[in-house]
Amino acid sequence: MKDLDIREKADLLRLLGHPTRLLILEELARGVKCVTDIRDLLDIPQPNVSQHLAVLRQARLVDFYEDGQLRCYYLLRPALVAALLEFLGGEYPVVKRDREDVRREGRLREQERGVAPACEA
Amino acid sequence: MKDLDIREKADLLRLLGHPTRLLILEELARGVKCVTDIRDLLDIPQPNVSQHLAVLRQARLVDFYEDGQLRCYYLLRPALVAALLEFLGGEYPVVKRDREDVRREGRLREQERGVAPACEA
DNA sequence: GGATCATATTCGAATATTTGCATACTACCC
DNA sequence: GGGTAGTATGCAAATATTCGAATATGATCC
Repeated sequence: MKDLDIREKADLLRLLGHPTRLLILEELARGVKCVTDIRDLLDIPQPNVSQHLAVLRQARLVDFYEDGQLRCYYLLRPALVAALLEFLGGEYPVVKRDREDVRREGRLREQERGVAPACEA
Repeated sequence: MKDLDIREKADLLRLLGHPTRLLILEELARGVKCVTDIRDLLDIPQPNVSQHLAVLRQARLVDFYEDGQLRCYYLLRPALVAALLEFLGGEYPVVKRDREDVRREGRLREQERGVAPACEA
């Protein structure tokens, strides 16, 4: 079961990992847009837009309602996209470590919680 | 410049979007591990582990120090992985909408900020 | 009916990714 | 030196993804 869960998460990340789809989601985060709007904003062929929207739809990230002959797309889970954009906008400092760092922390953890230090020969 | 930025973000998400790599990151979030540890935990061939670690290394997500003949891998940007796992663990409710919802919100926005409602014929 | 607009789908070619396998490398022990 | 443990790399096959082109659908207008 955990494996299935992991696969779902990986699938989500992989499908989010496409520049065009990210841009579409960013645009939809600004407001509802129809296919032609997106085509004009991103300047890519309409079938390509439809293809990416189909992927996002299958993943239940977007949906649409019809307004005349227009299909107005919107974020089906806006909080998900908001969290994604926040994640992508974050700053994540690099923390280099060596054997001594980990040994010290290992001792600390050991004292606190009785956990053995990792990766000892 | 913004396009480059988007491509980098997409690359990051795509490379995170692989079940094995996600599992490796989850394990490393629990503590430092060497290649053999990971091989045993995930039960996959060692060259495969090394390949995924190489991908994660190139993305500057992990690094290692040497301890004798072991290479002890750790998260190079632990806050990034923590944010990722939090994002993946979140609950994101579905919000269905129709033309009337958006029309109402459009009017609200229009009054507040003078913005025209989206997706009108 | 024919033309046009908005959108979706299908298909094929190009490309990228993933994996398994074989092998190479290095450090250590005897 | 030879053997072994830990790790990395190169390569080929299988698989998946992406894009463009062509085509299809359905609504609207003349």
